Amino acid sequence: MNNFIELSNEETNQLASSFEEVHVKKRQFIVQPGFTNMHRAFVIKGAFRAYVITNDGQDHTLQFAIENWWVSDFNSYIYQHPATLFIVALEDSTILQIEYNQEQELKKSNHKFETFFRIMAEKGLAFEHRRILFNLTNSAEARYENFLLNFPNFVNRVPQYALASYLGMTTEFLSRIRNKRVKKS
Amino acid sequence: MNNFIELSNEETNQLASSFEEVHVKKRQFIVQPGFTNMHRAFVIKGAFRAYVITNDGQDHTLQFAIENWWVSDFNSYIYQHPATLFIVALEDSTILQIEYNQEQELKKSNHKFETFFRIMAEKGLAFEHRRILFNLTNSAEARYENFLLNFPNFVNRVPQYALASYLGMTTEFLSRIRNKRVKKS
DNA sequence: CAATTAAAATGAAGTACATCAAGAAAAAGA
DNA sequence: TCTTTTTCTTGATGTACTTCATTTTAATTG
Repeated sequence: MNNFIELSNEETNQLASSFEEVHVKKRQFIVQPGFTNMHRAFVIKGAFRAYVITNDGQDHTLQFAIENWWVSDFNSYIYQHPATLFIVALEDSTILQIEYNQEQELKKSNHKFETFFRIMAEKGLAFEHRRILFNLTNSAEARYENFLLNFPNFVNRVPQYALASYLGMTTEFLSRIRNKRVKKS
Repeated sequence: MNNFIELSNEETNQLASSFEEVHVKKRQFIVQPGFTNMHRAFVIKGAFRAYVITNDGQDHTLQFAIENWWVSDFNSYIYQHPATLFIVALEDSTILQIEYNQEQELKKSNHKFETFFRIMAEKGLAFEHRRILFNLTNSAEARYENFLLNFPNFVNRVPQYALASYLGMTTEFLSRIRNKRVKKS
């Protein structure tokens, strides 16, 4: 957090006491459709996947999160209405979570915290802009190559079918792309 | 702006004086690749399109903006590095624009302004999350139907090829979707 | 309003991907 | 360590969408 704003000791304590450490077992859900997402989570250990299941049973991944990433059903969280996403732990994990109302308090009480969350939202938005453009302009294979390049840490920690659904293709097709690559090299 | 925060007269004046009214002719660019996007623009009249052109000459639309929408190359603006997008006026238009440094000043000087830009970024991020999920989970035809439903005001004001490239399909394919619809009804 | 240019429509052919089905490999649980 | 479940692989087939080429329609400009 000190990358974005500089905090006094007192502020650091205030912040720390707003977050709660929670342990989550593999395959456990921290968000489910129908329930409002009451917390924003920061991953300090482990990995998560945020995804939807459509009416016809298809599974699509919106986001992965490993150490030092935030994860939530952001629409559910900021509007405080029922979630549409599942968020599940891919490994035994530990998160720091802040409750919605506490976050509002923090932001209201101190300009610095407001700034922090503003910057975080802006960076998130810029990131998603890049993602949308990349998805519009590239083939399935190029999207995979790009993911390898930009997120090498994620690749070995997320199941292939989940990565495929994040990249907008089927697990079968991603399998073929991968095997083609292996043979090439 | 008063939807998000409540401003005193003085604050309203401060805000107003930070923005500059600019008239833009149809086909005129307000952002071009290679140049840093120095302003964030709020459309008070007219329409804009933000798009990239890839190496192979293909054109992909990231965003449209009409009255009451903001538009910028957000990555270029917040990081103050060269733009990758073109932003062009689709009609003779009028915008209110704020310069990057002025925006920083506003946010620094007054917690309320910080809050305003934080909320705007959050809503933008939530919007893009919905968009990404929708694009992942729906066919070309469903994406078009959804656009009609959610953005009826845009449909008649943006060229078909631009809408097609926003929705991730070719202009020919969108043409076929539209004509199929017409015949049905 | 005539001439030019840009945008949209339409047909025919091609391709990047999905779907389905079955088996192999890997991971989880007992 | 054996069994069960989950994930990945591979082939065959199908389809949603693209590409290319041409004509029609609409918008822009002199």
